[in-house]
Amino acid sequence: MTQKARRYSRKREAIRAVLNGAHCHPSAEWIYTQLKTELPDISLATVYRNLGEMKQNGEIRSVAFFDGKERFDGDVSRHSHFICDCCGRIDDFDCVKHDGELDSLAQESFNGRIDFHTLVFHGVCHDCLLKHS
Amino acid sequence: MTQKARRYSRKREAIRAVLNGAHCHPSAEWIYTQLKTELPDISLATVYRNLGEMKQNGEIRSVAFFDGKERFDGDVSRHSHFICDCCGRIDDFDCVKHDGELDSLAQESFNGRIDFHTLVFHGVCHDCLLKHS
DNA sequence: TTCGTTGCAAACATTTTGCAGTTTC
DNA sequence: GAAACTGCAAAATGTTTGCAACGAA
Repeated sequence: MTQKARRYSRKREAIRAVLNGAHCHPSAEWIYTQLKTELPDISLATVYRNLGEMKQNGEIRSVAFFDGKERFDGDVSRHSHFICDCCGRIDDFDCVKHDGELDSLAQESFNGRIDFHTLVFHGVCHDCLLKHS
Repeated sequence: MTQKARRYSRKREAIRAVLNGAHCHPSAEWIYTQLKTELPDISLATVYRNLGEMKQNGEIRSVAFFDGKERFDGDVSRHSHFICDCCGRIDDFDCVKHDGELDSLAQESFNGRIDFHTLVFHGVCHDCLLKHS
């Protein structure tokens, strides 16, 4: 059960950079497409492998699934999201002050371990409301 | 864009019954397996089709994805969940009193439309903690 | 009789994996 | 040199769809 040593990898850092630079909470394929220009030899498998690993390590987080595609967030700090069930856009969405205490509050009455939580608001974004009215 | 009339369907009601009776927040395949004994001629496609439709109608809700499988909840009333990232069990988990006001609170400062939210706590359940310690 | 519903099998799409070659340390 | 990392292509898996038969109103 010893975890393997971690080595530097240019590809991994590029993936991380794209994810952190994006504010759209992208899918694996979106990241892959972005990287393809600067790193033409990158493979989609590498993106998947690294995202999976980083997620496991808690360095990134899975925000939601839309259209069967997993969407990621490089920002692991405490914040909520809004997802438009119409077009699939995902935005940071902070409206809750007490969000921060939730985990410790939940932990009090629970005999398992709470690691984190996700709070996702669903609805229809302004743009889609205009388009479909 | 007229929506189609809904007819009674024994299969649909059976799916609904299994989902409502289950407290494990099952996947499509789990429901299918349960039904297979009482309705040997049911097809997995039917389960998927009906779940998709019911979800669209807001009669049921998608709680989370685990192992690539979507997990459903027949209880649409306001409540949170805990998911064990180790074994995938999903439980109802209510610890938050102000949960109810969240949507209207979120709506105030937002020019889109908020329909509902999902609050999911992630961690490791008691059983898994014992097994892996 | 109309048209929603279904089973079946085929089609799809995303994600994972085996392997041989490459890179990091 | 050992072991992590990668590209490629193939495989695996969950989900969707076309179609002809079936069932409800």
